[in-house]
Amino acid sequence: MPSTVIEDYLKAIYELQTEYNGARVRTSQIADYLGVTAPTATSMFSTLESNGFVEYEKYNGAVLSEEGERVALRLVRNHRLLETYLTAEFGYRLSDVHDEADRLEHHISDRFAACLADELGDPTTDPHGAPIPTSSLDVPERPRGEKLSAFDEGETVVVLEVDDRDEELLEYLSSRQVVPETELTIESVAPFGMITVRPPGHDDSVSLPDDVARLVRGTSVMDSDGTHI
Amino acid sequence: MPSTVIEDYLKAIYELQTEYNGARVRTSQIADYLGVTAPTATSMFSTLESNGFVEYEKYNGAVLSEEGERVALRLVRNHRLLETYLTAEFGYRLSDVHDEADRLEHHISDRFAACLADELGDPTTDPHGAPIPTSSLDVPERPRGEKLSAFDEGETVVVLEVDDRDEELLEYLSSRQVVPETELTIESVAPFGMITVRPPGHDDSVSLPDDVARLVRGTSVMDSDGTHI
DNA sequence: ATTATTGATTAGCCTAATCTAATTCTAATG
DNA sequence: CATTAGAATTAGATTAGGCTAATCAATAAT
Repeated sequence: MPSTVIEDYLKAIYELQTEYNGARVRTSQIADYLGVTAPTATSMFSTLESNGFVEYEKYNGAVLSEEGERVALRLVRNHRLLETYLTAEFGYRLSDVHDEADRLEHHISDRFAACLADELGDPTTDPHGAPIPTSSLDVPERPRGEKLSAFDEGETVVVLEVDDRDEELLEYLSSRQVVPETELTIESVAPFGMITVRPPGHDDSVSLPDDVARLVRGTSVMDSDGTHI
Repeated sequence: MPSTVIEDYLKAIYELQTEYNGARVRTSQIADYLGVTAPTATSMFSTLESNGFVEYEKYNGAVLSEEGERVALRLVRNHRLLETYLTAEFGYRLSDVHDEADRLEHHISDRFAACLADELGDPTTDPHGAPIPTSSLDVPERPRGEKLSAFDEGETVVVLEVDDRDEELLEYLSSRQVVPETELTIESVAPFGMITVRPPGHDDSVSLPDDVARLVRGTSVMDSDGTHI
C-alpha cells in the first residue's frame, strides 16, 4: 500500500494530466502544485517510477501507469464522496469541505466509501460539479463545458463545475450563487480579461478576473436571442 | 500539532495509565502495546518528554502531562464517536469498527467530531461500553464494574464493557450475546481459570479462559438467591 | 552555430521513526 | 553485600521524505 505522500503525488499527477488532456506532467508542475521544491519532485518521480506508478523519462515528465491511475482514482472517488457527504449530511458549506476531504481520503476503507455512496444514492457528481468515479473506478462521462472566460456577452450559461481548491474563492462564488446548476447571464467581457455575470435573483452582478473565471466551467443554454441551442 | 505516531504513543500511554489506575507507564509496556522494539519506545519517551507531553524519568516510566492527556483524550473521543457512528449509521458490526476508527481518529477535525456527536445525540458510551469524553474532554463518570473473572458462581451480571481491540474475540463474544447491556448468569468458575456464563435465550453457555474474561467487565445485579443487591 | 536562459537533475545533508547489537542499570536473591 | 537475571538505555544504521547548493540539459536568441 502506497504511503499517503505517494498517494498525494499520484493524485496531483492525475489532476494535472486530466486538466491538460493527458499530457505528460513535469516535475516542476508537481513541485508547484504540492508546494515542494523541484529536487524533491524529481526524486519522488524516480521513486514512483521504480514502484511502477508512473512512466518517467528524465527531462520529460511522467504519465501515470494503470496502477498509478487506479490509486489516484480511488483517492478522487473518496475525496468527492466525502465532500458530498459532508455537505449533504453534516451541513458543511461548499467552501469548507476540501480540507477535511483531503485528509480523510487517504484513510477511509473501501467499505466506508461504499457506505457513503450508498447513503447518498450513488451520486455521480460532487457538490462542486466534479464527477465521482464509480466503485470500479470508471469516471462517469459528463459534459465538462467551457471555462467561463470562453463565453460571449449575452449568452446564458449554466454552471457545471467550480474548482474546489481555493477556499476563499469558493466562499465568494457560492455567496453569489456562482455554483453548479445555476444559470448565469454573461453581462460583459472586458478586453483586459474581466468577465461580468449576473446570477438569477441577484440585482448585483459579479465580476471575475480571468484567472478566476478559468476555475469555473459552464455550458451555454441559449444564445443572445433567447433561443435554446 | 503532534504527528500521528506521537498521537499513537500518547493514546497508548493513556490507555495503560487508565487501566492501571494512574500508575507510571514503562517503556516496555508501550513497546508491547504498540508492537515496536524497546529502544524505539525509550527513544520516543525522550521525544515525548522534550515536547512536554509526558514526564519521563529514566528507568522509571512516564506519566502524561496535562497537554499529553488532552491530546490522548481527543483521540479517545474521536475513536469512540467514530465507532458509535459506524455501528449506528453504517451498520458496522462490533468487531469491525476498531480498525476503521483507529485510522480515522487522527484525521477528523473537531468540527467533524462535533457533527458525529450531534447526529448521535451526544452519546456517553460507545458500542463496547466505553465512556466517550465530552467535547471539553471530560470523561463521563461511569461504574466500570469488575472483570468477569472476579464473580462467583450463581451471580447475575450485566455486561458493562468489552475490550475493543481483538477483532476475533469480539466476533466470538458478540455472536454469543456477550455484549454491553446483556445479563449473564455465571454458571461456574473453574479453579484453573475458566469461567462459564450463560446469556439469556441461549441454551448453550459460553466458556471463557481467564485472560479473555479479563477483557469483559460487568456488574452484579443480583445474588444467588435472586435478590437485587 | 554559439551562447544565454530556464528548467531539471545530482550531490549532500537533515529529521522522524524505526531497527539490531551492545551496554548499563535495577531489583531480587542467595 | 555481592551477584545476577531481566529491563532499559545507548550506539549506530536504515528508510522515507524533505531541503539547499551546485551542476547539467534543452531550448531560445542572437
